[in-house]
Amino acid sequence: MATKFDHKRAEARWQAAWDKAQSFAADDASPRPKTYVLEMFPYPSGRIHTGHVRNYTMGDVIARTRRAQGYEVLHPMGWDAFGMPAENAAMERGVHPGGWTRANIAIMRDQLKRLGFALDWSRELATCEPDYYGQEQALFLDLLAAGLVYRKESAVNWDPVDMTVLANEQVIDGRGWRSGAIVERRRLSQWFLKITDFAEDLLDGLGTLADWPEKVRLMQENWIGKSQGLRFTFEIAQDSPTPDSSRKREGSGFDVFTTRPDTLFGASFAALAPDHPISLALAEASPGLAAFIAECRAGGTATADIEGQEKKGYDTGLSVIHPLDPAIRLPVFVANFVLMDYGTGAIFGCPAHDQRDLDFARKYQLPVTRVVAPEGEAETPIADEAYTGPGVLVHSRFLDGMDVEAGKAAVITRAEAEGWGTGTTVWRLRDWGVSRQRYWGTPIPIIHCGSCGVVPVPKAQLPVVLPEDVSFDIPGNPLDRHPTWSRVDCPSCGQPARRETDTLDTFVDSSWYFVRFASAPGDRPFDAAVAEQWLPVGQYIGGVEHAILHLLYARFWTRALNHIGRLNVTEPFAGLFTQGMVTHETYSRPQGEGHAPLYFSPAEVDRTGTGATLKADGAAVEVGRVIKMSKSKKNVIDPDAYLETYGADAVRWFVLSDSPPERDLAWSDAGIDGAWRFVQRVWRLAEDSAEAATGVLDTDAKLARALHKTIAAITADIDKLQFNKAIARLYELVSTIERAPGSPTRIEAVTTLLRLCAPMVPHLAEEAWVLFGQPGMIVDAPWPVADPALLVDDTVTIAIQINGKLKDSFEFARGADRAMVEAEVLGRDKVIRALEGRAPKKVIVVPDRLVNLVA
RNA sequence: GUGGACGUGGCGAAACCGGUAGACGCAGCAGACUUAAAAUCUGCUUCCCAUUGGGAGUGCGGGUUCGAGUCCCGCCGUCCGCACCA
Repeated sequence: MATKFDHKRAEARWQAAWDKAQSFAADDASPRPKTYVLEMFPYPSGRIHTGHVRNYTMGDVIARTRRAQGYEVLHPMGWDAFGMPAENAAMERGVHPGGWTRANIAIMRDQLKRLGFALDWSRELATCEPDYYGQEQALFLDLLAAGLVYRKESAVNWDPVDMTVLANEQVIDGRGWRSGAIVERRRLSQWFLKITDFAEDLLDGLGTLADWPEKVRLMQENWIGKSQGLRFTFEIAQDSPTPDSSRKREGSGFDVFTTRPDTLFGASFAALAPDHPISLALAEASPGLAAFIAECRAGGTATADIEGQEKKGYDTGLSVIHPLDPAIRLPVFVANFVLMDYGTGAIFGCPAHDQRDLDFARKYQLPVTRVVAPEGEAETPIADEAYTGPGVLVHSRFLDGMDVEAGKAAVITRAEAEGWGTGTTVWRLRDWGVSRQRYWGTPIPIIHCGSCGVVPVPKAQLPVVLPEDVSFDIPGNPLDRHPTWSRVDCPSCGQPARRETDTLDTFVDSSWYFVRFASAPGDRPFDAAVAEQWLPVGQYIGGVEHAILHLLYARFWTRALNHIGRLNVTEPFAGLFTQGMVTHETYSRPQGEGHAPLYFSPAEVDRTGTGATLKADGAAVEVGRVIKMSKSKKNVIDPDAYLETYGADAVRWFVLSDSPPERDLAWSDAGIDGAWRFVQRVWRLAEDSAEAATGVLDTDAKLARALHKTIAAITADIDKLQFNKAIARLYELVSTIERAPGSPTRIEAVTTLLRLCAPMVPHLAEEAWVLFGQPGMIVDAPWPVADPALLVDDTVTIAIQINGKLKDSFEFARGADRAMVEAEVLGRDKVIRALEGRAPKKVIVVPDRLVNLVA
C-alpha cells in the first residue's frame, strides 16, 4: 500500500545522517582525484532568497554527481559579511553591524541546511571575522611590499548619500550602485591596487578560459579596453601665448594619444580636457575659459546628460605645430568631450574620419579634409557622416596609396625615428581604488606617522581589529570619530601616530575567499601546497551581475599572489557558469490617471487557471509580466514557506526544471505543485516496486535499453549543466518504468533511477534506497555507468520524404543496405499513391534515418 | 550610439553535425475510479479544412540545398552589457 512521502521526516533523518558520517567533508589527503565546486558566497542580508536556492541547488547537483563519480569534492560555503547594509541597519535600527550580520548568518545557515546541500560546513568562513580579515591584512601588506599597492590623491567618485568613495565599477549611469545617488567628484588621498600592471595578462588570460561564457569574456575584454596607437607631443607655437607665461618653459606642449595616426594629415584641431593642467593654467588668466570649465564640470555624468550633451569647445587662442609639417598650425580648444582620465587627456581632431570630431568641426567651422578613401572616392567630400571604413590614404603626402594599417605603421615608425612620438598601448582599465570611508570593512593595516610617513602595521600586530564601541547616529565613518581607536604609537619611531581609518572595499574580501576555503591555517592566509591541490575552482556558479567586478578582481588578486610567489595559480576559476534570475508574475490594479498601479503580493492573491483574484475582495486583479523579483512590485517569494509545505526536494526539483539554467526562471505555485507531484510519484514507484514480487524472471531488454540511454544522456546533461534536460529525461524514465512489467530489470531500473535523481532530490533518494535494502547510503553509491552495448537499438525508424516533405515512416533493421531500404520504400502504399506511377528522378538515402524521393 | 544574445504552441521549453518540429513540464479539455471531492490513472491538446485524409507552420522577406528552426543576405522586434575611450 502506497504511503505519502514524508518530507519532514526524511529531511531530518538524512541531514543528520550525512552530518554524522561527515559525508561532505573534503579530505585534503584523499587519494581520489580532486575537484572544487563553488557558488558565489552570499551576502548575509537576512534571509535566503529564491536566487540563492537556484544557485546553490545547481552547484549541489554538480557536487553530488562528481562525488558519486569518484571525485574528492570541495564544496564549501561562507559569508561575504562586510558591507553597507549592516551599517544601514545600524543607523536605522540602532543595532550593531556585527550583531546584525551574525544573526543573519545564523538564520541563513539554518535555511541552507534545511535545503540539504552537500556542503563542507567545517570550512565555513565569514569575512567579517578577524581570523579572515586579519589574514587579508597580511596579504595587503605583502602586496604593498611588492609595490602593487600605492597611495595617491585623486579625483574619486563620492557618494553623498552613503558618504563614501566608489570604484568606477560601482558607478552605474553616474549614480552610486547601492544608494542610487548622483555621484560627485572629490579629491581624496586613496589606496590603490595596481590592477593595470596585469592588464595585458588579464586580457590574454581570457583566451585560456574555454569554460567561461563567451559573453562574460567579451564584457571583461571590453572593460579592460586595449587600444594601440601613437602617443606624440604637440609643440605649442611660439607665436601663441604660452599657458604659463611666467615660467617660459622650454619646448612647452602636450601629449596626445591616437589610434589613428594614419589620419594625421586630416587633423584640423587639437583639444584638451577641461581638467587638463594646461586648461587649468590658462583659465587662471582667462575668466571666459574658467567659466567654460566650470560649465563642463556642472554637466552631470548621467547617461541622459551625456547623450543630450552638445559637443562644445572653447578656443584657447593657442596653436600647435603639426608634427609632420611645421608649416601647419592647428588651433587648440578645450572641449567638453575630452576625458582627463583616458589616454593623455588631450586629442587631435580629424573630422573626416571621426563622427564626434566632425560634429565639432562643423560647429566651429573647422576644415574637413578627407585622407582615407575607398577606390575612386578620393575627391568625394565628407557630408554629415565621418568615413570610418577601410581604404587608401589620400592627401597625405608620403602616406598616399598606403592602406590604413600600413599608414599607421609608417607614421609610428617616423615619429619614433624623429623622436616626437612612440607607439603605445592605452588601457581603459584603471587602477582599483580600494579605500572606503566606512566602519564595517577590513581595516587597512597602515599607520600614519608625522615623522616616518606611511608605516605598515608590523605583521606581528595583526589583525588590526575593528573597535566594537562605535556609534552610527551621524553619517560618515565612525572609525574617524572614535576617541581612541586610531591613536597608536608609530611602530618605527615610537612617536604618537594615527591609524588609517579607511577600510577596504568589500570586493577585496571576495577576491581570495576561494583560496581560504581550500586551505585555512590559523597562522597565515593559506598553505600554498594544500590550496594548489584544489585550485583552480572547477565549476564556479553565480549571477551575471558579477561578470566584471568580482570576477575581474579575483582574477587580478590571484595573479598578484602568483606574482609575489605565494600561489602557483593564474586563473582562479577554470569553469564559470552564470545562472539566470528567478522571476515572478506581478498582480496589480490600476489606480487611475497619473498614478502608479497598486501591487499585491502573491500571498494576497488567488491564482486561477486563467486569471487571478484578490483574496480580500474576490475581485479580479491584473496578472502582469513575469519580471525580476523586486520589493516595489511585491512579487518577492520567500522560499521558507515552500520548504515547509512541499519540502526541500520539491523546491530543489522545481528550480532545476522548466527553464535552462542560464535563462530566467519564473517561480510559480503550479510549477512547485508539479515538482511535488513528481516527488510523490517516484516515492510511489519505489514503494510499489520494492514490495511487488518479481513477476517475470526474464530480463527486460527493452527497459534495459531505455535505462542505459537515460544514464548516458543524464550524465552528459549534468556535465553541461543542462539540468532542465536531465529532468525531462527522468520524467520519461519514470513513465517507462511505470509501464514496464515486473522483472529483475525493473528493480534495477528503479534503483538506478534513484541514483540518477539523488543529486537533485537527495532526501527522497535516500529514503527510497532503504526500501530496497541497499547497503549504506545512496550518497555513497557510485554513479551509474551506461553499457555502450545497450545504447543502440536493433531497429531504426526511417522517414520517407517526397521532395523533402514527410509522407510516411517505417521500422527497419539497423544498418540495412541502401538497396533493401530503397526497395522497401518504393513498395509502400503511400509512396506508390504519391508518385502516381512515375519513377522518382533521384533517391537520397541517409542510412538509418530517412529516404527522400525527388519526383 | 556601440558590442552581444535571443525570437519555436495558451505558457516554460526540446530538437546531435542541415535529415520525422513541438520531447518533457505547466495550464486546459474529455474519460475512469469515487456517494462526492481530493488524490491517482487513461486519452486529447500548433493552426486550418475534413469522414479516411490533406494543407500550412519555428518573427518578416529573400537565397543556398534533394531537404533549413538550424547555413547565408536584408529587415523587424525583445533583452543584456558598455557608453563622449580619441
